[in-house]
Amino acid sequence: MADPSKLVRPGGASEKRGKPTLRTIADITGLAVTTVSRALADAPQISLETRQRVRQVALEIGYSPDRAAQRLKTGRTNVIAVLLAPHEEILGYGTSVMAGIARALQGTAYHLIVMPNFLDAANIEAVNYIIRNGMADGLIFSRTEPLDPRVKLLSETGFPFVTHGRTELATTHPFVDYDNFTFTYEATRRLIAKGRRKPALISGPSGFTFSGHILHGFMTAVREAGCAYEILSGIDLDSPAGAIRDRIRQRQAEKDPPDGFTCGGEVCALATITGMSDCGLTLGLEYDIVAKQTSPLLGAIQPRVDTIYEDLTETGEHMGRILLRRIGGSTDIGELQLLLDPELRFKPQPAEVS
Amino acid sequence: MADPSKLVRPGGASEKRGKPTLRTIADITGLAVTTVSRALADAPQISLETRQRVRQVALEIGYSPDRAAQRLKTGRTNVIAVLLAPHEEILGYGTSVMAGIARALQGTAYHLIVMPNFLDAANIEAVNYIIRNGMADGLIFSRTEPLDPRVKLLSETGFPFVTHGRTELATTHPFVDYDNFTFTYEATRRLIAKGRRKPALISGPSGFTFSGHILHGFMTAVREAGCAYEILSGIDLDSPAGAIRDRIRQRQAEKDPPDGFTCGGEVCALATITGMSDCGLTLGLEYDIVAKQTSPLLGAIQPRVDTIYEDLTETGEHMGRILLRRIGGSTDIGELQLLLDPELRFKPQPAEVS
DNA sequence: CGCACAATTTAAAACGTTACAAATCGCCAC
DNA sequence: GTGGCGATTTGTAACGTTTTAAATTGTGCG
Repeated sequence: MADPSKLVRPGGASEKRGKPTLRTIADITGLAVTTVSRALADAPQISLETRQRVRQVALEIGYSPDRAAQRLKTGRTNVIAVLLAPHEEILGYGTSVMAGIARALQGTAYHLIVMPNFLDAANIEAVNYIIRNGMADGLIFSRTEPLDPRVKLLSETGFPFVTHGRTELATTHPFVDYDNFTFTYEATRRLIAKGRRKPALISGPSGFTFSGHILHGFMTAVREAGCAYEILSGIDLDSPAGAIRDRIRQRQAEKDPPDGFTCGGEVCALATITGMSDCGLTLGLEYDIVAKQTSPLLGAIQPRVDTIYEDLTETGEHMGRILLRRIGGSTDIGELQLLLDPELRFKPQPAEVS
Repeated sequence: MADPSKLVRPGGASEKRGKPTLRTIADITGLAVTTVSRALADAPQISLETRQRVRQVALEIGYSPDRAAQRLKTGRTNVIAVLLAPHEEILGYGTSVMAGIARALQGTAYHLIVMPNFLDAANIEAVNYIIRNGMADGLIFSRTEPLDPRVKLLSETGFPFVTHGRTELATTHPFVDYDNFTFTYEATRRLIAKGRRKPALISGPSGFTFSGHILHGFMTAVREAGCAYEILSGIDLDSPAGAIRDRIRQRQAEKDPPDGFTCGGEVCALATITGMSDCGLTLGLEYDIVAKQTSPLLGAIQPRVDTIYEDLTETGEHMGRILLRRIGGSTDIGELQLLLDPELRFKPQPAEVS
């Protein structure tokens, strides 16, 4: 039994103010703060009965641990940081992925903080800052380069992270990636299967790993088929819609233009359609497009665009889960890497026009 | 001068490990921890010389204060929370706004945490949780209702917040809003000026304040002109693109269909064009659209859509700044509320087809 | 009866910071 | 010289938690 005289301590049960702390529970149950702490942690050395009683009281008074105090003591921040690149402002990439990450973090003690990248340069500075200042327990970012310096830095430091995208570094690291090789390979094969004789690729922005995959898939398909092909110069998937539209129009005015387009994004597909339309050409008649679909957007337009799906929210959820595993100490690379298959499906369509 | 014997303290200058703390600086300068703390806070009671020296040393060793310790001591979290609604996953609304908020927070001690709203119901639960657990110093959310319970709760509590959108509550509160009345008013007037005889409105989702403004602006314009009009039933701006497209098509098959559309969003405009196109009707010939533009998306399509601009990143930046002011103690409602004028401009166009 | 041992509980220290009150110093007036 | 004042600096305590080590019980056994 606790010495009754100890029940009256400064700042003890007498003060009703403020949110409940371990001490509040200690005062109520007559236990020591330490005991309460360990009881809530389900430490086996605390008797089952005590654990249950403490848990009960905690629930009743609506206790929740002070994050700052926990963080100060343990050094763990319970924070996951996401690096947001400028390109992600468009078309909901960022929000979809974040919603997925947040879903994975749901029910855990982790919060999601967003670090937008204002620097035009690689966001290696931001990464460095996060590591040095211990601002998070884990990091998520996208658009990896084959020899990504962020990945290098994080790997050397041993800081837990997951990338959206692969690298070509010797050291393996956790990632989630979409199989962009298969995407462009299948997309281009579909164009050829539709009878198109000269598929064109709007390539990925240079420097990123996925751009290589996109190119490789395209080249594999056209070489297998032995058909003519073209990689559209002067534009890429990051180009503004207007620029893509102009380039498409311009190319059609020259000789031997392509009659099929592999588009890695929705805005790109839309711009292509518009550019072709400027030239009086109709999708499905004079040319075809196979595009990647990451939002319901293309469902809105006519004529129907043939698409291959990528679920960005699911991607985010996988990244979140993998990061939690990594933070939890897992080094089993098998459960820390994930290559997602393109979902080969036609977009959901509204009722057909009869 | 410090007593030399005190220079050797447990955990003092002897340990080179870990990130620098106030104590590290204290050991180097020979000052007390307290002095260093206040020097960095630029307290006037500390001599200018000391302040400069401390600042210099802090810079050299790369000191940055421990957020957890500051938070524990002061009770301030240095965190701004953003409530992310499910609808914001599409078309970059969320990311644009967040990028703006982050820009406003740039250079301050504040971090941005994202709280996605998984509950289908109003996110009053999330708000309550944030207040009760002191998880942030301020809150930002969108899609206010006229009698928004979140606003009520936050106002009663005195918790700093800014909304994207107004309410009709008696108590004033900080907000940033886009003038949707003027948007639909001007948009609809433009339709009429183009010679359209029966403008139609795709209304906002019911229950939100901005939906009322949209309706009001539309009604004012058509009443002033004394023309026929229609509010399309069965769909709203949150409807999936396919549903809007179907509804448009269906409506055109009935008698006395509208020949102008006021569209509060880009996907909505796209779906409308597609639905009309299904019926063999061409934008600019048989009908017109005036749409709200929040991304470069509509720049990609043909024919040109007449748009009125809303800058969501700017909105976010204003919200961030206002929230900082509010947290700073400002109660001057004049600098805490902002109604943004619609920018009446045609979208930037690529080179014309000659 | 006393001692060892396991099972539980406890006190004290520490994480890095800031707030409060108190101490030190130089210097001038009396 | 002593007292006092302004200008600086300092020690101590505290925020709420976890960790380490130690104390307190109860129990069985020689």
